[in-house]
Amino acid sequence: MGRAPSVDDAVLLRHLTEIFRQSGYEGASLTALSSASGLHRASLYHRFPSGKPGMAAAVLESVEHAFADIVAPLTSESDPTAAVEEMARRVGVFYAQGRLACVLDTMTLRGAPDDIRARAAHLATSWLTAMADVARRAGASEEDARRRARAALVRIEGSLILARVLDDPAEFQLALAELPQMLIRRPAPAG
Amino acid sequence: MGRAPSVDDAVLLRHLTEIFRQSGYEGASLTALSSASGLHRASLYHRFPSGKPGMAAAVLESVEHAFADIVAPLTSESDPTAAVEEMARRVGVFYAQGRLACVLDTMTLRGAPDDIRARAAHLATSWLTAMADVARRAGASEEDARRRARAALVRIEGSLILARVLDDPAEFQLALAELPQMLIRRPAPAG
DNA sequence: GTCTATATTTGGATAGAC
DNA sequence: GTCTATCCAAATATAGAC
Repeated sequence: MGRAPSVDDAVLLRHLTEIFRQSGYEGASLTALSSASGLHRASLYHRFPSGKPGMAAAVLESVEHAFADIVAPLTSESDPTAAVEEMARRVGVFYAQGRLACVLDTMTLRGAPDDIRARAAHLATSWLTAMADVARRAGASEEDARRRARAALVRIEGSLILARVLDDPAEFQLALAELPQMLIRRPAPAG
Repeated sequence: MGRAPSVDDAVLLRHLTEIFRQSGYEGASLTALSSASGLHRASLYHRFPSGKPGMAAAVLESVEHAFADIVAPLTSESDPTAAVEEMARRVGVFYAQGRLACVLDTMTLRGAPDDIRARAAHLATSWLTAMADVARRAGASEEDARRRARAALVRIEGSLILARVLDDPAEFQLALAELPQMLIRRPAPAG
């Protein structure tokens, strides 16, 4: 067996993800990916023989894994409200409380390869399904559950943009705080 | 006086805007800007001596004008609900019913010049103020009006991302349809 | 004002030494 | 597995003819 990698696969992916999610596919230059990861460009090509498209695909795959963990509480936690609260907490960590952009946003701009766009669409659909499932489990109808899930994703993505544009994560934090009531039917007002 | 421009300033800006909003600042190559506008690269430098940064600045300035028109009904139309409905209609046109991205999103990614980001922040703030004004005029408190305006912008931006990622403008169209009730207090339920 | 031609830099990618 | 060196294409930008 050959020499051990100087940078762990998982760590490398984290660094590459950081660049792709902030700059988009076209904006992520090999130079930026190189300096963020600490590997020279040629070394990146050794780890990803298919080049930048391969790096982007690996990044999206790692983000898929990250999201599997983010939505895991939705099925493992029996109380729907507690489940959504835990998901919201993990979403906050993933987006650095609103300081990092979403790959669904930045990696679907013009210039991104089709397979990247397809992966992004699949990722969004999976997330929507997971959120709709917990809403249905909490008593929402099929149609209402899907509507709530879409509203939640719209709000997360939109609040991330506001956070970036206004350089203020407040709207994103508010979105996270209100995720439970967006997905789970509020109890009927007393009186 | 010299030769007349082969492409009108306003038309030129429209073409440049199309590229920047779809590809972002870094992704908008001179070649793409050239072929979209019908002018060769050197001609673009004649019209914009400061190059790509100047083009991007001019694009954002033209978008500012476009938004001045989009929000105009909020002050010119006396009925708040009708005002928001007309704004929603114009927003739909500007975003081609959800098929075009928002410059607030794409032109604020890493790589964009600081003055572009500053202009984007100013544009977002102006829009928020205009929407909050109409909400307040319809009876909302200062705090509630601002909250509603932010929710409306979050929803527009988020639904545009969903439209792009899922390749389905439905969520954006729904957002537009519900803008009036998001900004204007719903009448108390009868009974 | 627009064009062709060109300079210069950056980006993506490969070869081969260690 | 990582590095230096290099190649080629694309991107930004300029010069000068028309």
